[in-house]
Amino acid sequence: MSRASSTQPAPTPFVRLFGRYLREQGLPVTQQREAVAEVVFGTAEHLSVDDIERRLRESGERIGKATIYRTLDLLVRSRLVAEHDFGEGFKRYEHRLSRQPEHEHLICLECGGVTEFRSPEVRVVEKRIREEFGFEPSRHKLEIYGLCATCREAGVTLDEDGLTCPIETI
Amino acid sequence: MSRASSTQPAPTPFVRLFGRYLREQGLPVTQQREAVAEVVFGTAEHLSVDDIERRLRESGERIGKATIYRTLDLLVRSRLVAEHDFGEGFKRYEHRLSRQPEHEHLICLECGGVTEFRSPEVRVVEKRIREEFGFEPSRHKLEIYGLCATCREAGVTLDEDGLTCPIETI
DNA sequence: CTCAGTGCAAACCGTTTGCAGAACG
DNA sequence: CGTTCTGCAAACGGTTTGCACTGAG
Repeated sequence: MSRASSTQPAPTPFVRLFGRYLREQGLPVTQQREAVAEVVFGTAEHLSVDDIERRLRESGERIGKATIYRTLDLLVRSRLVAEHDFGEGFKRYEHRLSRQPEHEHLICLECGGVTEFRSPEVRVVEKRIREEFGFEPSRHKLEIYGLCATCREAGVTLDEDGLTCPIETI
Repeated sequence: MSRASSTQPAPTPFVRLFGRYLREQGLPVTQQREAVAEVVFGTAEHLSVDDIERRLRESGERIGKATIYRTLDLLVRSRLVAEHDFGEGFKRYEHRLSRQPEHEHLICLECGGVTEFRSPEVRVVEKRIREEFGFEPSRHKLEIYGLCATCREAGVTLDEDGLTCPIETI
């Protein structure tokens, strides 16, 4: 199947960056890899593999799950895409070419929605960790779980279930 | 097998707290549940299910994995134990009755070692998140991945592999 | 006796892998 | 044309579940 008859005429800029990475590594730039990249770079959402498969199918592409996983592996390795595990039992993928290069995540325990926010404080913490523990930070993860404004306004509350008496109210 | 002939004569204080939780919930306090709790409360380490199974076997207890999983579920629900996923492909469990009630984790990418540290900054971040996004924080996760002092001194370095040119140069 | 817990093994499910055939360079 | 990729299906591995059996009250 030739490029000319494809539904995607030309790779978008971000996809072209991925193509460059592949060439740098001596790897073939295939139609499937571009299609997967196109989907991931085409949204600001945090997509699961099923999400990606669905969107590919919707745009007429029929690409196997194995290929999607293998392409995501390359995208993560290229550092153009970040892999997240929000404890849902599967991973989510987010491209890193947004306006917020480094950000943290708020995850709503009710609706599963993910919001991004910046936290310059982490820098300070990393600096302290380096000095205090001799630990050399490479990457980090700051996730805050709770109730988003929408769910809270809808009257949702989180029911606790632990020991009735506070263990250590610290 | 009666309690009297067991290697663990009487439940330790932490295990007794778990017993109290079970009673509160109207659930039986069984020998297996106490044995699993004993292992988890008996260390400051972050244990995997295999670790727990191994330690139980070493002390003569033969408890099925299913029971361990089911007991850990209860321990987590009681809020006496915290569940962690450091991206190793399995979960780890840590009891929350140490001297550091709330702490974050440093994870060494080389040796897998986990160090705990406190970060009061998170409180500040949560406060800001509440005000700015209307998001009600419930729990959080701050993990810093990198190289621990030991591995760094042993000459280990982390090799990067991304695009050769900095990404932000879009 | 009754009811929940336990242990085994099978099921689950997201992810990985092996391999024959198709594409890339 | 050789090498790598793709797609399918089977394998994998941590976790969960179904079910007959055991044990506590």
